[in-house]
Amino acid sequence: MITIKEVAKLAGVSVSTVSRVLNNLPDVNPQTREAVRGVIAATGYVPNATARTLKQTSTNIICVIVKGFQNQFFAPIVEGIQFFIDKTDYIPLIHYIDESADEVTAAEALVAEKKALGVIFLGGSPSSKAQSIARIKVPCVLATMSARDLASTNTSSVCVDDFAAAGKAIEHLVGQGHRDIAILGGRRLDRDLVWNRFEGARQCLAEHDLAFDDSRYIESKFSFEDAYRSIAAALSRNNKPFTALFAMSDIMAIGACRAIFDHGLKVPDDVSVIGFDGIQIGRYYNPTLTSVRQPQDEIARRSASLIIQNIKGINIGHNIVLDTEIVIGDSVRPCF
Amino acid sequence: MITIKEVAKLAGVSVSTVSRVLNNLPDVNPQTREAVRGVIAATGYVPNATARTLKQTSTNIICVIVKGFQNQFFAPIVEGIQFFIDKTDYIPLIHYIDESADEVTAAEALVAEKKALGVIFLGGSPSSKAQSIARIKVPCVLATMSARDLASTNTSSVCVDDFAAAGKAIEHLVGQGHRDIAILGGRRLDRDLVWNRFEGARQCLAEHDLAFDDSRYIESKFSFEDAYRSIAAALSRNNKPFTALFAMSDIMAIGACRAIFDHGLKVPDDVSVIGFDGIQIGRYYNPTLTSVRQPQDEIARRSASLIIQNIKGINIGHNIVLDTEIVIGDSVRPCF
DNA sequence: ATGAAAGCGCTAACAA
DNA sequence: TTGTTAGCGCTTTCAT
Repeated sequence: MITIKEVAKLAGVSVSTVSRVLNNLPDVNPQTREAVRGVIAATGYVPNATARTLKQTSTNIICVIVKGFQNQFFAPIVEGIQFFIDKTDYIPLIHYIDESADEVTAAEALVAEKKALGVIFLGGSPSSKAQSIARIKVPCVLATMSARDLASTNTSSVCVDDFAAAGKAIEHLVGQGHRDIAILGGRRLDRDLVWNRFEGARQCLAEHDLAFDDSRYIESKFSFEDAYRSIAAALSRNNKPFTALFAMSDIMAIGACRAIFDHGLKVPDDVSVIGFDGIQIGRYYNPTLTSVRQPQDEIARRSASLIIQNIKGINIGHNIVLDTEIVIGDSVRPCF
Repeated sequence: MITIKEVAKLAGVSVSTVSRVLNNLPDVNPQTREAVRGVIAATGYVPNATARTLKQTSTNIICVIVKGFQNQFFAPIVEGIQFFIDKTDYIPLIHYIDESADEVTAAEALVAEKKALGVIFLGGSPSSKAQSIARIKVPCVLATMSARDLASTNTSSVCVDDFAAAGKAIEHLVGQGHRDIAILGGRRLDRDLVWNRFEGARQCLAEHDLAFDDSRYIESKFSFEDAYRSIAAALSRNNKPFTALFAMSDIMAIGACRAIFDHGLKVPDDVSVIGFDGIQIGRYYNPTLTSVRQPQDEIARRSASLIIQNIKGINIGHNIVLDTEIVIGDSVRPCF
């Protein structure tokens, strides 16, 4: 491996001069600079980032911690965050971790080692971070989760109002005449997005004088196969227990649709389905999926800009709430 | 930040003793070991991986370079590779890069800095690596691409026979009576998987005395929207130019289906569609997608085991070719 | 404008 | 069994 030492020797200068050229510092004679650049080009020398990080007291790195490799909702947001950070002087460092790993511990290590200036979190629940996130000594932004209920003073967030968004979904179904509405979601833990979406849906139903019978809550993980199994089980218990279904993610909605088809029913003719997230596949599904869209691009843009502001000491602790909108597909039809 | 020095001081030993405890080396007095462990636990000390890497002359790291953040076909393979490597003494280091970035350069940097012992590549084309991959001085495995045509001596591969697999797809369509078959694929570059799949399809058609008219080759990128646009354009030029379509990926197949629906036609009633890859969404799509399945789990398992063998000096240059199988869905129907 | 030299936190001979 | 010490490749004062 070729090092800065050898470059220095070949260029007939000292390592510090090479370092100056490498880091575009002033106070280098233009001719010396060119000579060093020539050697670098000729040798194909690339500075060792590990050594550099070890020595450096500060960097321009912003960490992005993504929980889960296969999340179709996060993927465009991650790309967007990278895109927006790339346009600044900061450097995004994207780190994927296992669904079961602890994101705060991962962030802590990255901040210590890479001297990151800030961290953006995607995935996991805010409540799971409640205690631990205070351990991180740089600003944090929770993307797609609210930091409002966190005591931590270094944490901001960019998310939608899950409560209101779920209300919109129910409003849409009720507006089409549906009264027998089931909900497909995850485990209802307090302060969780599942909890908020559930409460938003329940209270919206209540406002329409529709009491929600808890037997209509169908629990499943956020995956195709789990949603499929849960809906298949629900249908086999009771052939057609509802005219409409609100699924807490598009992935779940699609799993549910398949279960409905396999049960010999049709979407939307027999059962209307509304999803959540507004991921790309929904526009290509058959029928096209009606969904509550979260503005992925804006979440990315605002998360990137908020963490940079926080790093500069501005807007720390800000909780940005973005609007959702219903994407109209063919998976919901009137029921009168 | 707490360092090994402070731990040593607190434990009343030297840094080397702490280092020994950290690395579970023998030759440490059990009592000393416990004392050091106590200090580590009490202080919450975590060794700095950057410093460790800088110093270490060798590691157990295997790099996995994935091109593209949103690839639904790669995602389960990446997870699988991580899973299999995790069961060994080696450590997977997964690194996602941009579609437009150069994977070999990224690998080179990682090998130099992290002292990785081997690299697994997902994505990009073998031809683009042909010259450059020789720069990497550790064993490489191309997952889902063949290294057969590469001159490089340090490169193995795990993939399917694209030529034969495409033949299977066509065979399936022809077996159902289709004779007017279009192909939806990428740009046909030599030695590329697109080229192989195209040639496999063309020659299979020829064996059935069906000449392939090149106007039936519909070119598009491997994305929903591009496939949609290409098929929509093809249909609007000529209402129903084919009875069956072979798409070179399931993503493309789904984009194509949506275009067919939006044109007022049905799948499979008006047009049969067969995809490639066998990704999860295909089983939940409507209609369920018939596809040539690549065995993702086996690709992952064999890639992991092959790179480890190569690191040990075994089976270097091996090119493993796995079988594909047709997954029968509802997107193809007989045409007689 | 340039160089010498002191580390960043850690590992690994080598000594003791 | 433990400690001392010399770096890994780089940045960054401090001199010159």
